Amino acid sequence: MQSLKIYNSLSNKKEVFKPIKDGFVGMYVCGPTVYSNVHLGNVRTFMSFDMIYRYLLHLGYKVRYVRNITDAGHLTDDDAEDKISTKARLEKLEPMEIVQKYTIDFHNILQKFNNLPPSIEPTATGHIVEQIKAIETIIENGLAYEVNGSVYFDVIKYNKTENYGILSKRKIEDAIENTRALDGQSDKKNAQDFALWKKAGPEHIQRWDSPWGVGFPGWHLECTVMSSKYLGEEFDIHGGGMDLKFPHHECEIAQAQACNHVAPVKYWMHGNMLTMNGKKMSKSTGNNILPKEIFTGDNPNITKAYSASVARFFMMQAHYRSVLDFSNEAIMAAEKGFNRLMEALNLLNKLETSANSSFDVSKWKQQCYDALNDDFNTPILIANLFEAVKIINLIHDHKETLNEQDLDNFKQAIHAFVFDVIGLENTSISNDNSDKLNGVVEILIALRNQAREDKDWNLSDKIRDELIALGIQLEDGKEGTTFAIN
RNA sequence: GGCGUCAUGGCCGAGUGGCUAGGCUGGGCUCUGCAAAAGCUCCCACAGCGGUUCGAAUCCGCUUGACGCCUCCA
Repeated sequence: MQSLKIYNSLSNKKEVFKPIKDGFVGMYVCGPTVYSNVHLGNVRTFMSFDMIYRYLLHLGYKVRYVRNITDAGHLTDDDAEDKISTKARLEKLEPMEIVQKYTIDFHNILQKFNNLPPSIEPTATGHIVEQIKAIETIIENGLAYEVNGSVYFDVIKYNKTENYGILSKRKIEDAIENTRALDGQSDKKNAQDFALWKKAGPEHIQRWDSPWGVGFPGWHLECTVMSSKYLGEEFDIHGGGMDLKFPHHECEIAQAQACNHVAPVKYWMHGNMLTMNGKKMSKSTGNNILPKEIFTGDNPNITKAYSASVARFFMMQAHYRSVLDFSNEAIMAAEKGFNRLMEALNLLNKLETSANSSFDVSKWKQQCYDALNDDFNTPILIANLFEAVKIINLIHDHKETLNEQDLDNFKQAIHAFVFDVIGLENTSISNDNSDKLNGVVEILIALRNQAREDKDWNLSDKIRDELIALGIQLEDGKEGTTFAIN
């Protein structure tokens, strides 16, 4: 088996990946809060972890991939209404209608981007009982306190024996010194404390009974509870966006330690942000682009529509831990590269074999694995794929050769990397189109070829130009004319 | 203000103490009736200033700039 290295946010180092249980991987990724449509930035994170999931599967691991849906509203600030309630009021819907609507949107969009579904997709509201139980345990362990029907985690006390800041590399002392002057309405003992349970005011729509009265759970708790329920108190990989590192993931560690007295996660992984105009995409600031706008081209930041696969390819050209800036120019360049890759893949199926091989497939293949094994370096993998594109074209021109066994190996590897691991879909070219359309175009090609033989350039150019206007590109090659549909 | 990350050729975007990333664009060539498409090929960059080193874009320091987190956020 290949030796995989993963960058662990806990140590800030690349570490050799060794699962807790041989051959099995438990992976938890923080899912979305479903109060609005997912934007492209959200999609990037889930796509990154989809690639990671796919590669682990490709390596032969049995992976349990858990990704939650946050369907309980959380506070925007200390005494305001939560986001799901706000949205419910605005759209005149039940909170659970909001949740349902945007959960479906989330699933649809991720499916369009060819993301595999997780093994388990638990919801926060489906685990209220477990959350209450966890709070009771934390109180029993002396690390939480109740005030006025709300329960808070005692960060200062926790930090005396444990390290609050172990993940984000913050020092709690700094945090205390730099606390902004708050309004003073909070029930918390310290500003650093965070809510495990929050009392629900009369206007609060989502509410549950608890030992502390009617309320709702704190945001960080659901992930602690659901990850340990489905993956155990200690599991291999926990992922999420960089912006969740603090406070969310830091709090998860603290809660898990307070409940189970163990560090919950062996490898913490954080995907970086997708920016637009140099700034983070964000639901709250409005600096974002929706997937459906990518598909239709209906957004001021782009000049045309792009397919989901092109967007996926665009993102896979950057490393998941790097900031990636979205622009029309960048995705347009990606589209051209993507099309070239797909053209070569189509050509791959038509290659002829030779007695000998002039190209070392095994070496090339290992280079691809080396890239992925180095913390899932998809940009390097893609660079290698373009090396393969070149080889494919040269074989087609009889300037390189592969024997039958090597060609099989080559095909298999390319398909595995392109489709299984990176998760692209071949949306291009004529094989997808109906026989009838193919037949019609073949007739036109034959007519044009006759016109060309007759040197009737007016007619032959007219056929060519009118087809291109429809998005059908005729390609004159040595072995006759073929066509591609854009 | 605190903590952290990053600064690469026209654009996007990898990487390494000494040997070509890759994509897009642009130049050249092949193919073509002309084109287009496609293919081949060329274009050697690493913010600034110091330092370590035989050698640094890659390590260290400072400066400048950008971004992220510190408040819901993927």
